[in-house]
Parts: sequence; C-alpha cells; structure tokens
Amino acid sequence: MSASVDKSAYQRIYAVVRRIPRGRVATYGQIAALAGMPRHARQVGYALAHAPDNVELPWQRVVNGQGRVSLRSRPGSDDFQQVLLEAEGVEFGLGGRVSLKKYQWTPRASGRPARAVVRAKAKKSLRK
DNA sequence: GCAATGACGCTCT
DNA sequence: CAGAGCGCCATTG
Repeated sequence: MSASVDKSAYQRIYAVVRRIPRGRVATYGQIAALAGMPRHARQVGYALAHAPDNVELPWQRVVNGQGRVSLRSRPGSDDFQQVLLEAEGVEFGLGGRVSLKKYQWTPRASGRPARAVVRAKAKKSLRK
C-alpha cells in the first residue's frame, strides 16, 4: 500500500505505456502528459521502477527526451533495453541515441511527430 | 514534517 | 551537436 496512494494515476501511466505500438518509442514527458500529468515525467519513471512484472509492460519503449535509454540503479539493464528496441526495428545512433523525429510515437499518428500538439497541451497547464 | 533521492525536461553555454 | 546547470514533483527515509 505504499505506492498505492492513487492507483488510477499509476494505472494510467501503465495504460499509456501499453498503448505504445511496437517499433515506436515515447518519452517520459509525453507519457506523463497523456496520463494527465504534464510536468510529472520523473514520476513516470518512478512508476515504471515500481511497475509490477505480472503484467505486460513494454517499458523498453520508454526513453527520455534525448532519445536515450535512461540508466537505472542496476547496471547492464540499459544495454538490455537497447537490444530489445533494436529487435523491434528501432535503430540507434552511434551514441546510443534514437531519432525521436522518426521513432517517437504519436497518438494522432499523422506520420509526423505531433510534438507541437504535446507541447501545446503542456502549455495549457502552465501556471499563470 | 523536513531533507534527500530519482528510469526526467528544458535552456543556456 | 554535446555538455552542464537549474527546475518540478511525488515517493522514501
């Protein structure tokens, strides 16, 4: 019950992550925005860290805003995630970087990253 | 209740 | 394009 303050919030994040199609990646901020918390990118990572393994959760498709695989407290896992993504068709750059411009997932699926839309959403929630 | 931490993001240099 | 700094916010000790 420690992490179950508001199960809906975490469940929301998991639902969004589960929604990511294969061969595509999403950023923490994007997931947070889609989950209803624009500025809670960090919390998304926290939620995934506490994510139960009894449910299918493609956390591997979640990367940071730099298109890089976030390092975890456990070494070696970063490589594992990259391998999984490569197996899905996602190509990494030399610095282990992915072209979000090509692989970032978009709920609208217009063929092109609707980052502007996501940004507008976040802006809407910006404090006045 | 306060202090420290963390699978992050954005801006400036 | 890459590296470093500051900001945000919930969870944990």
